[in-house]
Amino acid sequence: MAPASPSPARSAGTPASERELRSQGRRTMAKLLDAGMKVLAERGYHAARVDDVVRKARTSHGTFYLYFANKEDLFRALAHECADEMRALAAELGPVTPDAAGYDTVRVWLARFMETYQRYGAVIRAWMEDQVADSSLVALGLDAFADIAGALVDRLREADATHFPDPELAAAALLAMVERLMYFVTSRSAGFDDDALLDTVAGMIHRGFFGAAAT
Amino acid sequence: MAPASPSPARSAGTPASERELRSQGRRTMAKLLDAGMKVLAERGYHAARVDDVVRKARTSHGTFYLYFANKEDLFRALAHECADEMRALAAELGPVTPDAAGYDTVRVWLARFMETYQRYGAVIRAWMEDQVADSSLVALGLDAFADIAGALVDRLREADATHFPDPELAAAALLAMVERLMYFVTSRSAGFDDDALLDTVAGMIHRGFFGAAAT
Amino acid sequence: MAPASPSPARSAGTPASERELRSQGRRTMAKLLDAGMKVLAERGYHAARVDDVVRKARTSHGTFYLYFANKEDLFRALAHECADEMRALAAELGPVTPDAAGYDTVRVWLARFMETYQRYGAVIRAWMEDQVADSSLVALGLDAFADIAGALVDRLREADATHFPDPELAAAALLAMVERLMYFVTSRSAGFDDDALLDTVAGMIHRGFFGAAAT
Amino acid sequence: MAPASPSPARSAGTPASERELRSQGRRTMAKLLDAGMKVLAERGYHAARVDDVVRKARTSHGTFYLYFANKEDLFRALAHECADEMRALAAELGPVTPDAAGYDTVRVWLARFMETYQRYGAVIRAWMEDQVADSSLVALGLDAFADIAGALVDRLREADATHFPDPELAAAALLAMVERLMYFVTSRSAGFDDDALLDTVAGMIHRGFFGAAAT
DNA sequence: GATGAATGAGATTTCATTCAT
DNA sequence: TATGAATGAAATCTCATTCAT
Repeated sequence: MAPASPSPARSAGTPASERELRSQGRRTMAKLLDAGMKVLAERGYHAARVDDVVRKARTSHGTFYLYFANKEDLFRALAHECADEMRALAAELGPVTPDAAGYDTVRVWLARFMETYQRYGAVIRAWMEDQVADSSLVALGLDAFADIAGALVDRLREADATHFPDPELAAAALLAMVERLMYFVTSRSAGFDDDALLDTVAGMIHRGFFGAAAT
Repeated sequence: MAPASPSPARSAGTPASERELRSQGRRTMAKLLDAGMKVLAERGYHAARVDDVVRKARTSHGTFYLYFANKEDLFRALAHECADEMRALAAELGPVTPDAAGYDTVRVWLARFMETYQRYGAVIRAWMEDQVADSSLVALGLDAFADIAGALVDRLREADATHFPDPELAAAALLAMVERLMYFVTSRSAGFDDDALLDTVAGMIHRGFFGAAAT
Repeated sequence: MAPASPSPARSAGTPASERELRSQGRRTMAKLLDAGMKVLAERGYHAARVDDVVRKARTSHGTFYLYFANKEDLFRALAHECADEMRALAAELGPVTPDAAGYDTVRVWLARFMETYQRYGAVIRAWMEDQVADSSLVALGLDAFADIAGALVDRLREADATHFPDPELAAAALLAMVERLMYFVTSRSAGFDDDALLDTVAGMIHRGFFGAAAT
Repeated sequence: MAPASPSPARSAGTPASERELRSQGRRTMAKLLDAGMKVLAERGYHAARVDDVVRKARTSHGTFYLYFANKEDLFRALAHECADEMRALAAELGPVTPDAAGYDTVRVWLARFMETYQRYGAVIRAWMEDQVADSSLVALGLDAFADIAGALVDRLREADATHFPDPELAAAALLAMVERLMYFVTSRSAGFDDDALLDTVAGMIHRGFFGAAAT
């Protein structure tokens, strides 16, 4: 459940970034980031209140501002974590062959996407819904998406998926579809069985987008 | 004391559609709905302020509450408008044949979807992001989506699109994809040419989902 | 139920008082006064809204301001009606003899008080609770009460009710007691039977305050 | 994540008595209750504004809502204080003998009543005027009154006050009278000397209600 | 005479942020 | 480091009063 990359909470807000944190401080910061992510997921970007975060982290308002300059600063930190994850994700997608191995590639990658979405879905949605004020953060999100879309374009080109004449658009469509499906699956735990769904969607993508014959 | 008049005549002060409106009143209500839709689109559900709406509608706070009980009531009205549109949309999708006529069917329907999205996209997103408190409204949104998904399932079944073994999931994926693409196209005026995009996406769907050969 | 005095709505607000009213106008004004009294009774002076009044009178805000300068103006009119009634009440209390005739006197007068309270209780309470801003109206209320208290003092003196050495205070106490009892009886329809209660209270007063032996 | 601490610790942001208060917090809460009581006394239940309360307490709107969920919540707190006082009052009334000791009993009790009224009169009136929305609060008030009335009935029965055949009604009348008199004395500083008034009223009650001979 | 519509000042309530301990 | 308390700007909502038809 914890992402692979150790996420060292890089530029995590003026107050905290100006000091070196000891182990207790790091623990508190982690609690806040964690709580922030949960609140974001539960209430969305605009409805998330600092009070929710500190309550969930079992700490106080005062403490929050010891680690983050303001509410947006917390989001910034989460967004950077998320962008790292997504860049890693983009790098992980290998060539998609038309055979069973290609299917597996898609299947594995999709599972990784889902894992990431489970933790960072709320950030991703905030980006997608364009509700972030800070333009440098918007750019961060766009870049992260462009990375993945680029990887998909490369793989589609390699696969010579001829029945989609415009690989850029096909990649965008594929990404759009996957993002929304993951959203439904993770947010509304819609009774779907995760594994079965991954099977089916991987198949759909393998055949429908990469042009493989039935597995 | 005046037993003659039998009508309830709840009169002004009562919020919404509980009273009869004259032409001026209807005009004002329309202005508010219009402004509400725009503000929702610009700022999203949670960030939308009544102040924005009344400023855009060139009227006063007091007037707003003459027509709507509160902010959510305005959203409710817009949601009902939108649900009507979506039900209509579901009804409009005819059989998708593998020939050029089938492509046209998809193309035309997609254009209608886009039109609807241009007006009601913000409501649709509020629904999708599940940030609406009122559960009856959430249900309204789910029903509207289920209608469209159902229509898609029917068409996929007819078309005997064998390379997607699970039509329900395929329909959901298709809808997810279309919704997100429309979102990108309409919200971020992303430099795409609308017509060209419709052409390409219609083709993608026709071939990729309905299994038609290249047009 | 309609008070004896014809209550010609004397200084009933600038707008209306500046014009002669025809029969329709008089009817509308009566409707508003009536509704005003009811709303005052139901919600109290401060919580009474113009909207309640016009709704109850089945008329419009515009019409209200055709007859009254403002909300307080309506209260002024009602207060004058009430003051008239109370002055009349003060004049009606005859000598209280220690015999059955004296009991009857008290009983009849109490019934009249109750009748008045049924219509004007809310005004009386607004006066008592000192929530009226307009000082001339406060004075009106004080005068009305002083009238009744004065009449009671006279009757107590006549009756030579020696076990109350201070007739002024005894009169005040008597009035206080009667007012509150009437309040309970009329507002919370407290299951008491009106007639029985009048019997008992009249007896209590006759013996307890006027010193009569048991009837 | 921090499983050690078992306490709920709902922390700041939660309105009223749901969190533990430190000495400063308790002081502020007391200031607000005090100010609330004063404003209630000055302006009455409906006209009391939060703004008045916080101005009088020399604090801010934000602070108010740190301690009370809303205006009614403040009233609720005051009402509970008052109900406690009144129950205590009911318990304090001992047997009323016909001699000088009985007079003293009445006199002392009356003085206590007056003290209570000086602090809680406004709450008592809000109850009496039945303008409170919350029905559980109304019940609280009715119970408190019933307690006192019950105590009075007991004492009247003991005293065998035969010239009042209905002790329940006599108790109600007595309570009504005392409440109103206290109201006049405490609200309109009506030039009466408190001590003199207590003397006289105690005498009136002792003789008039409990049937004692002249002291 | 009568009415529906509009207005804006004022009241309540929320919440990000700062402060003192 | 941590925290409870305080703050005030901004948002929501109400309602007496005015206006145009």
